[in-house]
Amino acid sequence: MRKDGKWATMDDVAKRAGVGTITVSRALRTPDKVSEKTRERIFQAVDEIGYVLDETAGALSSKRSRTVCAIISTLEQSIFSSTIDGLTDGLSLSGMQLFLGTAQYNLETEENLVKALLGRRPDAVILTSSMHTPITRQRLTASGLPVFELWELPEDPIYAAVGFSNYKASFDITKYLQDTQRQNMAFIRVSYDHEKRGLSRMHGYMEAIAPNQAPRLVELSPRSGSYAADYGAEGLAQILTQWPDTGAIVCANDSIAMGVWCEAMRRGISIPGDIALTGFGDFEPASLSALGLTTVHIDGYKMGQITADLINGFYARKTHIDTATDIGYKIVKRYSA
Amino acid sequence: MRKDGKWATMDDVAKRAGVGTITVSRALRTPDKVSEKTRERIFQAVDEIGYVLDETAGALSSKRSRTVCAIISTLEQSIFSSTIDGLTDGLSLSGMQLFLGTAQYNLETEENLVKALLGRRPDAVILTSSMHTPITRQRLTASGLPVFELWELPEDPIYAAVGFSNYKASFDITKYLQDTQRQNMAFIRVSYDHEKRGLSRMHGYMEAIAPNQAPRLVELSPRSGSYAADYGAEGLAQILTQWPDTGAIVCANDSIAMGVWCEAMRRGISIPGDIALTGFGDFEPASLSALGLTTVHIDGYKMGQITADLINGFYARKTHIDTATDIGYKIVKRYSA
DNA sequence: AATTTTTATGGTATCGATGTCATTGCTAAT
DNA sequence: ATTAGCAATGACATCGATACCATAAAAATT
Repeated sequence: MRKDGKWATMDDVAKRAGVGTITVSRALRTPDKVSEKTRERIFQAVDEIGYVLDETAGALSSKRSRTVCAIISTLEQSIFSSTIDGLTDGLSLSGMQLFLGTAQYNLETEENLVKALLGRRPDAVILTSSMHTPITRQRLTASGLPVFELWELPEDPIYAAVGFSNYKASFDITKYLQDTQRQNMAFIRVSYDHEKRGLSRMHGYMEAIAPNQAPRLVELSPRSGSYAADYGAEGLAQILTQWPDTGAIVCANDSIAMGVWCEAMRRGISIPGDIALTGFGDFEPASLSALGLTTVHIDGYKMGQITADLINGFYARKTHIDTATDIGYKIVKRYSA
Repeated sequence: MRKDGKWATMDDVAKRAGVGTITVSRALRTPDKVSEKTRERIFQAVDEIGYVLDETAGALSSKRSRTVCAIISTLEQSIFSSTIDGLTDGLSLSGMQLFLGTAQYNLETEENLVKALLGRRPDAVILTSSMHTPITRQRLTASGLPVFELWELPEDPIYAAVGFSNYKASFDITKYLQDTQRQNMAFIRVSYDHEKRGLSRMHGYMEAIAPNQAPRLVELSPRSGSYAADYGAEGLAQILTQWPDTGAIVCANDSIAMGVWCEAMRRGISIPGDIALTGFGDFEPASLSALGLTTVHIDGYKMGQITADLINGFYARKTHIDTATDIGYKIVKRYSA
């Protein structure tokens, strides 16, 4: 800022350093295109004035906003937290910033949000869901922007996906349970309408259980005001009454598993003694010091970083981007199974 | 977008609707300043073309970016998730969007981030910490922007604060423990250098315990790679060896409490039978279905919403903003104490 | 009927940085 | 020695919307 209450401009810096405006721009954006002497003079002027480059103006003239929009379902359940952390860290490497919007697992909200955020003329768009309204898809496709769908690998990505196979991961952990000679496995999930991940995980479980055994599915409808753990507790209760001889429970996510775990404690059921338990996601409370939950570990931070790298690469080298990047997963064996 | 791969402009819409460019701007920004007939004609043209207003250009000419920058310590521990959710929801009411940056509890990162985000010419800045380098403070003050510090009520806010007294909340919950006739209370926290909240909570505990009793403080240094629960487990271990007759443990946050809770389970210590336990924050796993942790509930979502309202009000009516907004807290009594 | 006020609209300059093209001076190649 | 090539710098138009001022028409006031 300068004295009169307005932001300083590049012209102010240029005058003080005795150079042209454009040279200041170069010194800040592409320092090696300016001789060392001028560069230092400019930097000094910048510091003295306390100049901060105006990216809103830069965006307009360069048609690059150095901005990425991320639309995530919700931050609440902390699933996407580390992904966002990875994204912001990765993007900051190239001076890009993240616009954040939350769609609350609502397709209409997402539709409006996409429109609003497209107005920011982002250089890329990130979505943590693969289900969208036709209009949303159309708008995103028409924008010509690189669009990244995260946390799964949809068959028909809008542009590209960075994720992993929820199906295979769930299949694998169910198979692992089977290898520990567990009988009669059940599965719990909360059936959000617009969320494919839980469904994929359920299919993985169904494919993995012995073909001669009928799947034991508990699909709970989301209720507002309920925490994830509530569903776990409720799920266990249902399983216990419907199928008392259940020997293992596969949960669609860690929060549900935690609910099961705690409810089991209260009922005096031993985990893994009486019932083996697995989760999905490896959130913090699943750690050894806490629950010791056997689960599927997803490196959310890395997923964010990789996406950021792809975006950086896209603009730096205009390289082709794979439609699908599989970041894999890891079965983490702890105490619960 | 129009055919040649470029974004449509307001002029395109104006031509199609047979009006001046400025009228299109008015129809979109201040619809009631345009007659209903023209407005509808314009909206139709907008839909036909698929026009999306360019906010980067709007920001430059109006000097209002309709953007808010939030710098949070980290998303990882999910403490701030609901606050961010509340913020984005509240801001979307007035078409504002949120820029997100994560400072990883590092003051230098914060300093750079503030500079980078100031380049976006936000209309407000939000910080989830009250400790900053002198340069950060100076930059923010010089910017003349409304700056909001969240989750505490610092004595010398840069501009305004929206939060609650960590001290009083911790004092209250310790007093509550005392009322349940618990003897020999200990306190656990992780001592991050740049985090005042934990310290305030510790002071609250110290003030609340019986004056004739020496405080039993466990202050753990943060180690990279450790989860919050690890500190809880470690804290309990330390307390058990140092002060075996401890009857209650006050934790600086829920994650630590969870670590204590689980470690106690493993050691066969009954909670609350042998030791009463309290947390701070009321994160999801503290709920009744899960841990049933007695803790301090903070309405993070509301905190975000209120901040958004303050920002909206600031620009709508240029009203004065209180330097401190206390959103309070609530002691939630559950099973653990 | 004459006037003031209000409503609806448009023309033009402007916001602040950057793309494009031009210029200068110097080094390297022939 | 001459030309080509490159490095360093600058002038000017431009990006797309909005602020500001102006104007015409309609409504309200006297």
